[in-house]
Amino acid sequence: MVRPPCCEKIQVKKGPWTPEEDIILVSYIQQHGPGNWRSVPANTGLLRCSKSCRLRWTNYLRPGIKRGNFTQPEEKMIIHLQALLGNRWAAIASYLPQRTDNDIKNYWNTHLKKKLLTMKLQNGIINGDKTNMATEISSCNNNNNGCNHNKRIDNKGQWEKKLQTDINMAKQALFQALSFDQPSSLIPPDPDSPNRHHHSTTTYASSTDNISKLLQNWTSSSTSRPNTSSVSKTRSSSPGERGVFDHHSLFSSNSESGSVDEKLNLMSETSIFKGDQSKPNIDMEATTTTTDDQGSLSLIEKWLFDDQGLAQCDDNQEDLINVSLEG
DNA sequence: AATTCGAGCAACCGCTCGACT
DNA sequence: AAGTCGAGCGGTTGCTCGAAT
Repeated sequence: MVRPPCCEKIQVKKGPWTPEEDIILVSYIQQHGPGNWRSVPANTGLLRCSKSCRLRWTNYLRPGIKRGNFTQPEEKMIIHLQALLGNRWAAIASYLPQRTDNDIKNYWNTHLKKKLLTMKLQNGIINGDKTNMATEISSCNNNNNGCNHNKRIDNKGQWEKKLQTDINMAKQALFQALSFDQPSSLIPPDPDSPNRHHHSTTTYASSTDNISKLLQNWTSSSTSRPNTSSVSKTRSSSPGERGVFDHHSLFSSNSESGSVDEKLNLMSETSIFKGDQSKPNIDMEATTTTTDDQGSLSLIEKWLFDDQGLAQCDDNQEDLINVSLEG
């Protein structure tokens, strides 16, 4: 049976979102909380499908998203996790709460894959290990998680058992993993990293700034929009609302007293969106992930424990590369 | 100055999963 | 148990923009 497309609306809009659409979406989520995406287009009048709304929110509008250059710890974390979990970007993203799965996926595809391949090639040349290079390249170009994935499935029972006995250790591992990311702000972005546009942060900031301006105009000029500002500053009292956040104040004063990112991060720490389905609380994650994720925790734990000295040691970077490209 | 090329990213598409009836 | 529906995920596409020619 062929499933009908999710968007049966005849005139569903596609392509980039406009600031106006963003405002409408943000405003709606302010009042109703994320979720129930099916009802979003219907209730907001947006000519977008529910998927598109959800994607826009989770990848772009959701507070707490960190954009811009990936730090070295983040990079290593991604490489580790990719080697462990394969291309399960959502699972990987759950360990990097400020990054979206889409961002990580893009970063992997555009930067890390290439970087790892280059380094691996260099290693191959240095080691005279040219015979395996072709297969390594092809395995890298192919979906390199195939073996891992199958293995994962085969060992699912083991994973589950292990997790059940190791849940506390897994939590600890997650804590470690997050601690691993703590000093990220102190570590400058990789100067070799292309980041050609240099716009990830700035573009987003300017984009949100635009939204901010629009929101300002919109909220100040439109008193007919009930509760937008007041709702945004008060805790939800209606049972249907998961909560609200002060998006207006969040975006409206980013010029002098702090970056949007800082504010977003602050919001992410304090807001109800901590419980957003798309970005589960890490502690919750440790106890509620799927069995596959759970199974990976012990390994991650081990790996991260092993990794204590790895971050400082260039030699170990080779191991990292090898692990990432094997598989 | 105009054109081509390639990198990066936002968004779409199709599939799977889980909840519900 | 089977079917339906909504949500989420991963792969892929296509647009934008800077670099190279």
